[in-house]
Amino acid sequence: MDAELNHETAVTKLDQLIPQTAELARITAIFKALGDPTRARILYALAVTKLSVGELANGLALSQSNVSHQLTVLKQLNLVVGTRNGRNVHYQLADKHIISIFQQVAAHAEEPETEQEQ
Amino acid sequence: MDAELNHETAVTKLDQLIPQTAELARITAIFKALGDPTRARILYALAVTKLSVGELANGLALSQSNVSHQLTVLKQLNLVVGTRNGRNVHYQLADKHIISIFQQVAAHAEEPETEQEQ
DNA sequence: TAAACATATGAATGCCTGTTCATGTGTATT
DNA sequence: AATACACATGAACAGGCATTCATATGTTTA
Repeated sequence: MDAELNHETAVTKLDQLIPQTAELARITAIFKALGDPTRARILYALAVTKLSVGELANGLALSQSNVSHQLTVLKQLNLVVGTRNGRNVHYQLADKHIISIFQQVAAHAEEPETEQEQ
Repeated sequence: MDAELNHETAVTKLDQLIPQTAELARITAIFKALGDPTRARILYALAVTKLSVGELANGLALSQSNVSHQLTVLKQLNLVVGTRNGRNVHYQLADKHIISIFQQVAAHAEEPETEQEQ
């Protein structure tokens, strides 16, 4: 993306060419959240339709407590949003392009039968 | 992406509408790998230029052993590729759009000062 | 207000994982 | 062949984390 940098100068200033601790922490926190199968399933489910905690627990065969805990994590990272409707709380994806992130990673996840890059 | 599904039918068949265990495991494994700051830094560095293990360890202030271990993880997920040049092994990103995945997630990571979705 | 329902929260536990230390394997140099 | 250099690998330890269990908070209905 940036102008080409010759190898030598790049090597000596590597640490300055990549995100600093704070930003890196925010980015990796999101990846870490998506790296858990339970949370990933929850997000996939919410990509289908808006769902309550109970519907998630029921539909994904998870304990209510577990779902609630994971939703707390996803909420803190602004990946999902919950709104109360009576006794229920309906959760939805905070942002649609969370799905596209999954799609991109899913592309990588495909078993690369015989693949080569030059 | 799919045709709209009414809420009720979606809820009852939730588990069939999301990736199965095997594919899910592959996807989350990648996210988990990107969820570690050390591995993320390595990938960011390799996005700048091709680097040897020593250059990575030196430039990122990490132990040689640590770098090597993390590269093993990234290698197994086909995120990086290493090729031997004499005593050195030069690593590079296996695929360029790893960067774009980071960029998308980085967008989410931005501190949302005052943001609202309808 | 009491009871039932839905969700959230806290503590506890067992597993997973990142890092280090020590050492092994591979390659070049003398 | 011996030494030095670059990288890989295995064991071990510590901290983190996902899940469960128990219980609290919030909301509706009778």
